[in-house]
Amino acid sequence: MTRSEENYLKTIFHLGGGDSKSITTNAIAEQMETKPSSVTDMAKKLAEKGLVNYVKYQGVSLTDSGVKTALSIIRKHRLWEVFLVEKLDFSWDEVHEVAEQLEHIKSEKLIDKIDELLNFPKYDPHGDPIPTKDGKFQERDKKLLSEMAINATGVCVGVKDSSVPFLKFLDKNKIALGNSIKVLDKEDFDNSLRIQLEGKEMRISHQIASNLYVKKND
Amino acid sequence: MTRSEENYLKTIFHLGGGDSKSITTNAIAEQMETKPSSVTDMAKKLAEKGLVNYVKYQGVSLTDSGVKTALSIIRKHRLWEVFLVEKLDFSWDEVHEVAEQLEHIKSEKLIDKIDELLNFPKYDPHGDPIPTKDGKFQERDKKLLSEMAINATGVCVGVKDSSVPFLKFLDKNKIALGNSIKVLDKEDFDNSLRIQLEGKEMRISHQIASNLYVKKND
DNA sequence: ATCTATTTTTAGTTTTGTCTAAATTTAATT
DNA sequence: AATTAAATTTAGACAAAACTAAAAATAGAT
Repeated sequence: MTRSEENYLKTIFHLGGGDSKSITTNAIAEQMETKPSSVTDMAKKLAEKGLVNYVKYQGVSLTDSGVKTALSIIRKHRLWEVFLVEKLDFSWDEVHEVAEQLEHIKSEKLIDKIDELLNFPKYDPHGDPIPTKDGKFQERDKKLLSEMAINATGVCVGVKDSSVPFLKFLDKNKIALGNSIKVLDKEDFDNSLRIQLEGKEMRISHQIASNLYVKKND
Repeated sequence: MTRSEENYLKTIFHLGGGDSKSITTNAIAEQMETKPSSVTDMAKKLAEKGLVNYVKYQGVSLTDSGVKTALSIIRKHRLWEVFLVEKLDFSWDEVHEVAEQLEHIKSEKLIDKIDELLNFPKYDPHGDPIPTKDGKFQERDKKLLSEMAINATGVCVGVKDSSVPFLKFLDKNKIALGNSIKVLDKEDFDNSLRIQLEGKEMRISHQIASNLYVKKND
């Protein structure tokens, strides 16, 4: 399994190709900043190896084996992210790039020991779930803040956009995972929200609210 | 700097090419389990980049820039080895292979943080010195056990052969770095030694003694 | 149902790092 | 000094992963 093959599988999974949904070569190319013709080549190679289903002009989806491989890479990526934040004091906007490299290290023992050192975390620094060793992947029950009703309360548990600028924005405004949130009011005009964050009242734009995940209180 | 280039520089350094000594393409090829013709190709490329001095038919040596790069890779390799042993309970015979991968991760911040986490260790698990961030590389004053005089005492500080079988042999015989050693007697016939290791008397073969480094007591 | 516009694939190149086989240079021996 | 053996380089080829440009297939619109 080459690094490039691993990156393709990961990308196809992230685009939804794990649910036997067909992903177009164009979509993959765009996501990976490469050309569709390169994707076609790789699709053939991965199909040859039994990792994807590929039908000409129809796109690709992951086989069971492909899903398993993709999940193991995602598991490594997210565990390394936790490691960088928890053990080495990286900030959550710095971890992605380094984890992109670390995820390709080949040693089952290494990643299992890292998992143990971190006390088997369930979520990465951006709130994304970490697949278990045996490939179980459990999405949390969460909602975009922008979709919550007035007066509903919850806890901030993740980000949809995990780009550096967005993460830095959240830091600057002291919005962090684990914070309690209550929706006070919604502005029809620009869809901005008035919220209470850890008791403090503040106003946030629709763009922010539609990129923050909240776990609703029951 | 590609992974392959890094591996060449590291190998040339280990073969002594850091002291403006010329290393033959054959020696490099043998060490790296590749072919001399491949080494020639890479020698040209590295010379092009100013990392080695290469004269046709004469071999290669590292430039200052090449030494600096080699040391930074060796630094990473050895720090990762310490990390694996100290933080993840790897045994000293398991670390090399994984460190060969980790040494190529590109992030200055990552390795500096690992260094800090480990409290700036000076030696790796096999007793080899860890270059500092600014490229200082200090060999310890050490001697092969086989070269010590009768009645001399010291501390076991390193191994010359760091192959898995030798390291496992040492484990099995409870010989570890940090152990105190006194040479009791030398057998002329087979060059075996009687030694006192941490107070316990034992006999070891010449082959073992000529692969164990000792720091003599003053 | 036909015609475009778009998407996707094919064919042919490129780069990196490797290899084999042949040619060349150096070193060793007489 | 000539000859041979060994080491080294050159030339040509290959595989992986990418690209460009051209060809083919699909989908959308009338």
